[in-house]
Amino acid sequence: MEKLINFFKLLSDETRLRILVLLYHDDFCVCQLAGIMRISQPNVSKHLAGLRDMSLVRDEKREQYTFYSLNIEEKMFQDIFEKIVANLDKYPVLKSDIKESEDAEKYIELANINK
Amino acid sequence: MEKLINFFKLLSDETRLRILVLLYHDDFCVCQLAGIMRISQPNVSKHLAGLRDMSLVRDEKREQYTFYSLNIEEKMFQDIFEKIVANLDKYPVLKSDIKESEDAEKYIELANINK
DNA sequence: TGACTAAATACACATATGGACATATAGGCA
DNA sequence: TGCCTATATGTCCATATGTGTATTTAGTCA
Repeated sequence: MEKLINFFKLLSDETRLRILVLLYHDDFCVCQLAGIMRISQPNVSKHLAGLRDMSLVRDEKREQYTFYSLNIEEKMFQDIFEKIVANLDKYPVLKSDIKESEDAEKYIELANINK
Repeated sequence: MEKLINFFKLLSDETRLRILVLLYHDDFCVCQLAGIMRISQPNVSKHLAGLRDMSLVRDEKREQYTFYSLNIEEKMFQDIFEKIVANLDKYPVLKSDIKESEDAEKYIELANINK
């Protein structure tokens, strides 16, 4: 029961919802998420920690970046999340995040420098 | 977006989740819910107000009691709630509430007196 | 009218939450 | 070794949240 409650707690914050929807479309590292959403790196980091604790995302180190990907373990949570992404059109914020994420490379500092 | 967030906020409290699941099985008045769940009447009342504000329940006066019933207007919210009740077996608290509610008559004060 | 009951509201308080800012940690590279 | 960079963590603060107790409101009935 506590797990279910915590799951909904995680969904009931706009920042976390935005992160989850972004990760549904692609993997991103912390600095990319911060850049896309225009919020501070510690803020992203903290929310990711919460999501990781509940096994909704997983992290993987690639080169010097920690990439996060969606990895919802519980079947029921998957099903519920599906319902959300099936209705993306209703939520302009989420849609514009996705749009912004198409050019996510630019939020990787090194990529920037190399240009 | 705010509505979606608020919906999850409502679901992310054990008391409200219990109320919703009870109302999924039957209509109850405030004092019945308080009796079944063994929590205070004002507490129930406040949570019901929140659920009513988000159009998840509706109230109807019958005799001297205000009966609440589940009435989820938004399709997407219905779908998500369905996923929860489809998994009731996982949550003993919810199941025992339902069990307790089978004898809900006794929590109506007048019914008590008449016996 | 006055008494009683169901439900809503008000107030107080302890706790949780999100975010800003500063700092720590850890890995790569000179 | 020491510097950089990416990420995590800690502290602080303002605000939100849940609950208990007391009180108010509204309807019913004598």
